[in-house]
Amino acid sequence: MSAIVTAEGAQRRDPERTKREILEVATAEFAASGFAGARVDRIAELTRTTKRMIYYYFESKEGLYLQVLEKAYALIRTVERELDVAGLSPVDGLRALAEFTYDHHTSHPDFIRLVNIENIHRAQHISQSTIIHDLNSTAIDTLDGLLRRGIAAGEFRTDIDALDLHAMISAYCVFHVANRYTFRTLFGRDLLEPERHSYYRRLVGDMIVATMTDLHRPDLVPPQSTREQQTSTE
Amino acid sequence: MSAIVTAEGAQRRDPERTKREILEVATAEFAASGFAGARVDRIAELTRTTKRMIYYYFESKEGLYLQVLEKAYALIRTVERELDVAGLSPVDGLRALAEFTYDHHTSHPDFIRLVNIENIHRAQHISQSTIIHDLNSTAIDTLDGLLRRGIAAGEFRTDIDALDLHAMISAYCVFHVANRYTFRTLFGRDLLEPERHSYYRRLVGDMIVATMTDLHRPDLVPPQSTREQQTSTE
DNA sequence: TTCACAATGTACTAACTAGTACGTACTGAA
DNA sequence: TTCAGTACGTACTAGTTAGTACATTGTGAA
Repeated sequence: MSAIVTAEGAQRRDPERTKREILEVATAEFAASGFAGARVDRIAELTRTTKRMIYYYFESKEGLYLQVLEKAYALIRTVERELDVAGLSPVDGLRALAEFTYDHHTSHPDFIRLVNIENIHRAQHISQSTIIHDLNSTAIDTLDGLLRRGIAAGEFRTDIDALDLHAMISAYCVFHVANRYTFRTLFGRDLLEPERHSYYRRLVGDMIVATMTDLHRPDLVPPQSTREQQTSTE
Repeated sequence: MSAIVTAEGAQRRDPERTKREILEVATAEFAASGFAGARVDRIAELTRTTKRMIYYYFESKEGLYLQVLEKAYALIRTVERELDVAGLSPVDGLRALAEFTYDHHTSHPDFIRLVNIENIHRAQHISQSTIIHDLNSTAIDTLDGLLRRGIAAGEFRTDIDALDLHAMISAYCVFHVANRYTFRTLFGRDLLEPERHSYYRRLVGDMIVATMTDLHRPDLVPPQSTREQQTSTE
């Protein structure tokens, strides 16, 4: 065992903590300023250690950014597993999943910002990542299960699949976090105002359930893509 | 009148064209790389003129970026006025507006990217702009009119206002453009694939109409915000 | 035709910023 | 107690980048 803490309580050496601290500070910095706007010196300043260590552990600014993204995605996937809809009806489960996603996204704005930043860069960094691709989404599997049950019960539309449904839910939740600032500036309404939180959360549930249970119109023709790539679990 | 074209067809002087060309190139550059990632030298290179003229007409990189934003928003507001729903029923008008917005957003990806970039910067630039705030949205007025007619006819829910409805529509449309890259990387589906366009367009219409005409559940309590700012037309 | 001024080009600079050379000290194993 | 290797700090650099000093030319009005 290493003697990390001295008599005065000051740390000597602790590589794990150093790495973790750099990642935490870097997450905030990249989320706040984007990749090009982020400053390696600023990250170093907010750490107990120096810039030298960033390059020692992460090779480059880009390497650091990639690990920030990977850690952020891994965290999200972990949280997704917390939701259990097995005991709920398809309609209630769908609502629970949508509202859970809303709570989750609104309480992790830095993650949403990082995803936005990565989209500005056309996902060039995460497409290089080996681990993010393997990190398959629990949310899709959960949605898929709910969808099958709801369709079997004759309660759901049959022409929307789990991926497009996921896009609908994400769209609503991401927008509230990501476009908060321009929306407020243009329209004078803060989409993340605490007083509105429960209202917006129920609204996304209403929206998704109303859409999926609306059986009165002719089905859409679900597109059959030739180029679509299958994910690794299928 | 100025003699702009010489015998060989080469331009001599044309301040308006110079300004316009800088703005066009700058729009693409900022949309592609963000504010910090954009390079003034690169913008100058793609222009017939030199970097000197950028500073001559726009003062600074920030000044240029602000005018890019202002011009982009002005263009959007112009396009919004093209839609006329006066002759349509509330339900049909609402669907038309949602699907129009989808077409519009998917055909102006640079604008969506600029808005995203501005949100990364917490809208700090457009909040300084004097003209963007005055540029009130036609979309909101159109939505408000449809909402009143639909509510009067007993066809619409009464607990969702024009601004929140606009947020729902925008969310869906913006997400497809803005999050295209990470979505494709993570799930293998391209949200802007041409074969899927008509499907996704009708889906946003279905979603909005289904949500607004779903009268079977108890109303939400519309939040009464004390801090909300009124826009200038009210 | 003249002239004041707007428009433009060239060449430069100060400051910043990612990244590194080099040296030291801590640590655990033998 | 020694020692090899990991962890760390200081001080530096090469290249980039926003911004400018200065000179020049085109242009429309008088």
